[in-house]
Amino acid sequence: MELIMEKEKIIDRLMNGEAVYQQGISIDCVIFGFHDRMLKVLLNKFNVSDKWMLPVGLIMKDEDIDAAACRVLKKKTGLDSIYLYQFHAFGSTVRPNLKEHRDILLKLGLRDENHWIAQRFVSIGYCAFLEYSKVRIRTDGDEELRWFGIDEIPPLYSDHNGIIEKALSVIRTQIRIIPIGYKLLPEKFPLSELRNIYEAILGRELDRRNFQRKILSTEYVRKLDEIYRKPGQKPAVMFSFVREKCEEALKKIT
Amino acid sequence: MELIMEKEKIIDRLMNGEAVYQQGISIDCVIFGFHDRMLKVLLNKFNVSDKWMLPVGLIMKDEDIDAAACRVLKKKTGLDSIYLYQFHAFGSTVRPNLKEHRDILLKLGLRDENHWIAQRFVSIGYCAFLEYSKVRIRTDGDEELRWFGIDEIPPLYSDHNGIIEKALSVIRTQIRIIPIGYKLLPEKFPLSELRNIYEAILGRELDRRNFQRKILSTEYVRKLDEIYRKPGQKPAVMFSFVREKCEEALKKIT
DNA sequence: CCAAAAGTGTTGTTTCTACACCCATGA
DNA sequence: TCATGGGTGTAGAAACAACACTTTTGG
Repeated sequence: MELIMEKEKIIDRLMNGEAVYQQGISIDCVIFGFHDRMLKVLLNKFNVSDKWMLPVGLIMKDEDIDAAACRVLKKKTGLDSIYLYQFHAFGSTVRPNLKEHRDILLKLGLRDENHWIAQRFVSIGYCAFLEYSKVRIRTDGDEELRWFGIDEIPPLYSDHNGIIEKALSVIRTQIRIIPIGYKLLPEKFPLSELRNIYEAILGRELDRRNFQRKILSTEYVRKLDEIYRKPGQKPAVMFSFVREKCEEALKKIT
Repeated sequence: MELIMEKEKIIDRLMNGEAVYQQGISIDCVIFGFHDRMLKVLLNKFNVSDKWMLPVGLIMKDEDIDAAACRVLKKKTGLDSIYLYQFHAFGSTVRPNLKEHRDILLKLGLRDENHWIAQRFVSIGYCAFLEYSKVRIRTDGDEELRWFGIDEIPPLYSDHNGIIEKALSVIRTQIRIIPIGYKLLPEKFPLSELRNIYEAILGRELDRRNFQRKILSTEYVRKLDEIYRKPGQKPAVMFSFVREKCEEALKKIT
């Protein structure tokens, strides 16, 4: 929950965090990207842990939780996203996997089991959609960030696997309402890419023609004049999202 | 957020709560009932406040948040409900309306602005559906509980009006997926009652015949042999929910 | 010439919506 | 007898699913 900070600052913040951060609550971000025909999730690993985890963050005492989620996102990816969506709060008492958690703290030299950071946390799950190519992966010494295909996610810290599952399940139920894919793709894209995203989220193939008809019947996507070329394939026309319509739709669900 | 307890215990719990309760988080319950053709919400008022509010509760340090929501529900209504659904977390920093909040604490004699209970809270919104007639309204001296029609809700404490709006909006998007009305109606009911619930939630009238066709095409409701009689009307057949199907559906969304 | 993926249209099925007439009851 | 609401069925519109053949390209 709390291993968000660069290690040089970790100890310091842990010691002073009680005054700065809302206690007992964290933000867990499920950050989606799309690359190479695969829907991917950005995961985080600290050297002090042997497990990957979702990028997480704390909430400052005077900070809105949505703003905190934005801040975490920005910190991890360098990007802002208006497509940041709170999907569930997790608060099982077994969830923080306290032993696992405390082991990490021990490695950091924190032996106080009553330390605020060693207590149970409630976490609030956000999902975000980002353009893969714009994310600059940062790999300084003590922390690693890496994209994982949603079918290739290893066992994660605490209940983070379940949190990703829940995010996907919420997105699946919303896929008919909101412009999924907006913010996940570059400005211009061939429709097959968008279809691939839908297929990845729904976990099944979609009919090319029916998909196109349906997407164009919404006002979220429009056809461009440009042509997309890929070796060994017939050139395809490009499409782009209609920003105003998409953002309007996103506002409604926030 | 915190005025959940009977007054005789309030001060005591406020003083000792730091050890018992998860700090900075509360549960807000939007409890729906149906009576007299109206969808209603159960609201709470403490004598120390002049505003109505949602029933709220705190989370104990070793308690799951879902369990905490159950506990609040049970305490306020005497009922358990499996139809208790977490719909959103609220964490704007302006939301607790700190001044309003502190005024109440002042009336209780708490002048310490740094007291844990006087800080910003994040609250987790749950909605519950209960059978109106089974709820025993409790009105001991210091607290009042009353049903309000969803069109007759007064300005509430903090952002509680917005929380109710959000609950309704989430339910509206789910109304096609889950068996709304289950747990809101008695064992046996004429279909018009269920239709009234849908109409109240959606805010528009529904065609009687189309509604019946659609409901019966799900497996959530079945026709009974019994007859419902109401003065001045043609007798109607009764229906009942198919418990297994409903609970199965509810599990999926939890 | 082959593999890969794009372009294009139709048809049957299902689902949704709108709508009208008669009936049983208690006042 | 009247007002209230229940019982019942159909027809047109819209949305959805299934489906095949041809084209362009690079290797």
